[in-house]
Amino acid sequence: MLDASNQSDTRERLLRAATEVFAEHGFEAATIREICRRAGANVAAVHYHFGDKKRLYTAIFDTVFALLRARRTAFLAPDAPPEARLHNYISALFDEIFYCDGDARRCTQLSAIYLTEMLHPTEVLDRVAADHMRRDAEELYGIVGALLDEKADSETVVDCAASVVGQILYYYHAEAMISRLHPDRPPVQERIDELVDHVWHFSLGGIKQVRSRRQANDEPALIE
Amino acid sequence: MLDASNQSDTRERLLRAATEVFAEHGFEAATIREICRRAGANVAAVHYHFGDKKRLYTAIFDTVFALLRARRTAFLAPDAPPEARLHNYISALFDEIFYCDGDARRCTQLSAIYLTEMLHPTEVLDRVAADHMRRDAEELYGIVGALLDEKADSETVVDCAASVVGQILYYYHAEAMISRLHPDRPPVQERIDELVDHVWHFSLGGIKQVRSRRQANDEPALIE
DNA sequence: GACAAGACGAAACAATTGTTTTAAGCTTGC
DNA sequence: GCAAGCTTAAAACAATTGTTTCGTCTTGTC
Repeated sequence: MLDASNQSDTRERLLRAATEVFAEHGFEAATIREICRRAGANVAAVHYHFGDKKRLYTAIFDTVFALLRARRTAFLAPDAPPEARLHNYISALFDEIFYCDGDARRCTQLSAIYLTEMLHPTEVLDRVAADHMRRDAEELYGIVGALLDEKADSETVVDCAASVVGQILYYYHAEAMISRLHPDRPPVQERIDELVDHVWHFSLGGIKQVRSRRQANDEPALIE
Repeated sequence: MLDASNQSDTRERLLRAATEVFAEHGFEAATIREICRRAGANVAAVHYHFGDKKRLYTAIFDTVFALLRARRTAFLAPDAPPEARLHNYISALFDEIFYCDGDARRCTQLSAIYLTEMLHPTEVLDRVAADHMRRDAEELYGIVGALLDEKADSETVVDCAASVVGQILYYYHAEAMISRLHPDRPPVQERIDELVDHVWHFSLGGIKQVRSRRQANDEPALIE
């Protein structure tokens, strides 16, 4: 209203509202009118500030990627014990997806956007993969590779890394089913620390098992 | 055209086309016109045979649930070794989601529908949970409980079961990201057997680790 | 062959969507 | 005070959506 920074006031409100709505409904199901309603802006504001719906969508990633990178808990040094690095990695990923407070909320919403987009990808997902995911993957491959005593790009490493990440993403993608099968249990947000420890122990045991299987080639070791 | 079974010919084609389109786009993004185009029917046919879009959607579950139940690989007997029961369970779930051939295609598409719906649930998901998921969950809890030597409804059992299922669902929910990070690797459908074995070994090791941690209470066992 | 009932197709309906136009408001610099 | 330029608001636009109406066709029965 009064200050010169007003220049981007509605633009900023639009970005925040758009992040919310896109996170809740996905790109196609989200409507410009809903976004503008939450932003307290006119429908024409989207065209004025961003051009069209798709460019508003991509603009979100421009502004929030930097925020997400900055907030991301720094990975532990490569010379730290791989078990500790794994615990740190699992905790960081849980936080990125579920920790929902203050400014971190937009990161959580951004995570929701690309986690949703993974089911119906657009070209934006290519940027997410290249700019954001690849580095995370390399870090995890390094950790798992150290635990397996293997090269970081072997198939075994990639499969074990998938087993780790899959356990975490499950609590996001299957939340609706979990709450229906266990309506009594507290939501994920309230047991993050507990879940981090569980996934950590489970993954360490899994990796250990895979490693011993690789060494003494095939020997289920547990079956009878 | 000629025979009396024509009575439900377009109705059946509509159901098949609708399963396809809903699986690809989700409920909201799917359009009646696209469904009718693939079914070779007029847009009014949906209203005539089902009433409206939502009842067409729910009708899919009526017809395909039976098919899915029938096709589902029978679980092993409760007195079989829990390791073998776990392998069987993992293999059955992978098949349900990824095995895509002949009549099983509709099952795969139905899985795609409710896996997509888990992100934006409607009342249909309540039926999926009650009619389909609960039995699967109980089976897995029994297996994991036997491996852990715990009651089947303990929190530890549920968390370990989540770790098993999460590894499998990951290959569905994160497929778009996997193919971007590893464009060279073959698709999931071509390495199901391999993945079943990996998830099996990884899970056995994870469960073993969690069990030993539960017995000698906290003792990371692998860290330094 | 006439008729009733079920099934289908063409067209239009109302509502919603993304987008655009047009004009008004506001701030800034002179 | 006032024109210039950036920003906003109201209204309409074209396209698409789910839905409905109405007429036509086929089919089976007398």
